[in-house]
Amino acid sequence: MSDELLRALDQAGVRLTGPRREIAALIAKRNGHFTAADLIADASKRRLGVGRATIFRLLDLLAEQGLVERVDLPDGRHAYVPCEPSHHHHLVCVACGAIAEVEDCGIDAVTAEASRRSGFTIDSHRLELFGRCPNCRSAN
Amino acid sequence: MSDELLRALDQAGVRLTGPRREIAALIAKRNGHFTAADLIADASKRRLGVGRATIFRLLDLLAEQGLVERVDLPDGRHAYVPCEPSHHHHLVCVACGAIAEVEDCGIDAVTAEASRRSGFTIDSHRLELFGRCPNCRSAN
DNA sequence: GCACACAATGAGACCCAGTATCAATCCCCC
DNA sequence: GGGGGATTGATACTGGGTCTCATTGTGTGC
Repeated sequence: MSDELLRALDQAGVRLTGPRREIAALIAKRNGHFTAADLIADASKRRLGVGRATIFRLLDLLAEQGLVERVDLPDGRHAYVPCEPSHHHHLVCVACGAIAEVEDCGIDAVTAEASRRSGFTIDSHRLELFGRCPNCRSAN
Repeated sequence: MSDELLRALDQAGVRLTGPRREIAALIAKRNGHFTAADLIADASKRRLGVGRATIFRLLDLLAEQGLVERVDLPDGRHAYVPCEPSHHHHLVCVACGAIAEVEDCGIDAVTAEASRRSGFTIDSHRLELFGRCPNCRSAN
């Protein structure tokens, strides 16, 4: 579960402290996206005694390593999703919060076209897709 | 300059009050993106006496009318860009902040492909492209 | 196995963007 | 010109996130 996260952190030369293990476990226990506030609530509910700052710090670390990514929900809030370090994009289920990853599926052509039309060079992009996952679709 | 914004607001049945005219002028005077904080600073620098709340309220109104759009910069900050009401995406110059709009250029194919692979239905998406505008590219 | 240098921690103060409240004011329609 | 409802600004508040700093814990070299 959380082993994967921990292993990746270890390999990146990050110290594996108690609080970090606990937070990693909380993250692993969630599926789909979560907010920093979710983790903070989880932690306090279980009286883990980890501070807010520690949670934000770990999230930063994980984001740096590409193990977690920040997505901006349609309502403007921020959430994090655990994910593979390779480049990809996220599908977010607006009903239940489930996340799917999609590898590049033709976006390069889009950026190339946009670049051609505008004269900009494009360094990076952000693509987020919002909809309903198969479960929520059939449940409705 | 700001006439366009004001005209559009007027047509939407929004009252054209003094503060709104002034804020519209501030927006028109900027080119490229700006943050709410920028406008607030502008307003206070010129001692316009418009309150923070009024600025946020007008931005909401403009966003509702599609005259302005919120983009999330790569560093996580929020900015607004004045734009046409039709659906489109933004190219943001990370050097000078200039903005270009690109109409749909193949993104539908991407969302369709992502939908096919994941089983999600896709309601909406967000695409932002970051790079350098022609000016900044040659200036470097 | 131990000690040590230094990274990491948690508590709390702090900051900033954005929102809510509410009495006073201003627009627009008649 | 008058009236009613929308708008305004001051201010308090909220919530996410950062900073500080004394204390604690970790991995490394021995």
